[in-house]
Amino acid sequence: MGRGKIEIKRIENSTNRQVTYSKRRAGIMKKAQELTVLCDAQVSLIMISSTGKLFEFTSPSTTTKTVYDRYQQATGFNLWQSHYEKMQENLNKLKETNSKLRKEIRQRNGEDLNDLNFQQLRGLEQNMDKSVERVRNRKFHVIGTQTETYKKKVKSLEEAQNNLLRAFEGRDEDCPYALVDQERDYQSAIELANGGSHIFAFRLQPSQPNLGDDEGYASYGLSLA
Amino acid sequence: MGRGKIEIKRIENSTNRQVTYSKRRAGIMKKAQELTVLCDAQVSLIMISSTGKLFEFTSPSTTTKTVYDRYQQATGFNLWQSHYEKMQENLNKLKETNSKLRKEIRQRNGEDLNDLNFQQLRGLEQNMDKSVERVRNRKFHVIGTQTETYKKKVKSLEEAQNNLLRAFEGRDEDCPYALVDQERDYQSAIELANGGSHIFAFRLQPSQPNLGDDEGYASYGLSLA
DNA sequence: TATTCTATATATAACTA
DNA sequence: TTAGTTATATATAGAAT
Repeated sequence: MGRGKIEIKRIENSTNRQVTYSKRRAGIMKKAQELTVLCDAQVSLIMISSTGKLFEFTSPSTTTKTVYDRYQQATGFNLWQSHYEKMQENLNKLKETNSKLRKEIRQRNGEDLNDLNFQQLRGLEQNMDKSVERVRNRKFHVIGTQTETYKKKVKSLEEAQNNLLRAFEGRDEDCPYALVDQERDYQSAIELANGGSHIFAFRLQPSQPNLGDDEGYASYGLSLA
Repeated sequence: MGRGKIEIKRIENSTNRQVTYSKRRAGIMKKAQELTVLCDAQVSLIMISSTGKLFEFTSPSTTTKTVYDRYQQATGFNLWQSHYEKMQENLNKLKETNSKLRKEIRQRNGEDLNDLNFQQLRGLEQNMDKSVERVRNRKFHVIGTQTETYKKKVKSLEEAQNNLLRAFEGRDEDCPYALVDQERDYQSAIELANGGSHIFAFRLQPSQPNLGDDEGYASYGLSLA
């Protein structure tokens, strides 16, 4: 191959190794190309140098993926199998968990109870009693907080109203006929404060079809007044 | 390359093409091997003949998969991307669903209620009330069914007992002292039928720590008597 | 580093058996 | 078919650039 027979072993001088790599890489690429054309073959050649650089040749008649699919088919070894399997396993676990969760929800919804024995049913019932109690408490807490908020709003509205009223009263001394208008304004403002809040309260459940028992609601309305 | 310059184009004679393929295949394999050793490179060479036969060379320092991973990394084109992406998408959807289901369960357990407004809380409460009612009904149904079963068992036990008693009574005419024993046996048999069933009843909930209200239980005990 | 230059080693097309 | 021979074309090591 050159000036004197060479033995095939790692070239220790890195410069020489790099030069040889360039030359031989070109040579083998050419060979691959010739093989492709002369013999009608499909060739995939990938070379990675020790520095990590990658060169490849693929016959124009094919693609890297096609060659690899054939490779997997021929060797019977799916290179991505293990990766796939892990993902699939994960997927299955999630599906299983999912279905368990759904079943738990159905049972907590009073459906799909056939698998449960008396003891389990009692446990579930007690658990649900406790849970519904928690929800009820939270509901009251929420409505209580809201009530406080609206109370404060009404107070501040009333205060503003009073200030306004006092301002008008001061003006009365100059204009005695203004009082009627003021009083009408004051009344409608109060109505707005109360009525407005009530309107809001009723709109809290705009799409609730069955208003049935309204105790939470009623107490909200009362505490506003 | 041989006796006369050859031009690189498909060898039409299939025999010659096949011969050339064999020789050149060996040649390029050798080159790949030499490149691997001399230059410390990682080479993957796959050749598929026009007849579909596959030959490969892979540097001993690597595997086909490693080379391919690097290839994909270098080209930025993941051959399996679309497949992976679908799986990953699926996985993420499942995870999301899962987390929603868990949240629903927590809420149905009276936890994690902060996100719910008054209206939602009322809906949840009503739903849970209905659900717990269904569970309760199922519980009664299950215990009712069990009760029926035990009733029948007791009846058949009693019948067997009566038959036995009658048989003993027939024997009395020959042996007047046997009656005492019989009566004692009869009593303990009745006790066994009731008591045994009660024992079973109490064992229905062996690990239930809080027996609290026992109305389902009590009615079972009563209907046995 | 990468290319070019050459002397030589290799590869291989055509031939042979 | 496959394997060995041989004349030549190619590839390439080492040196120079």
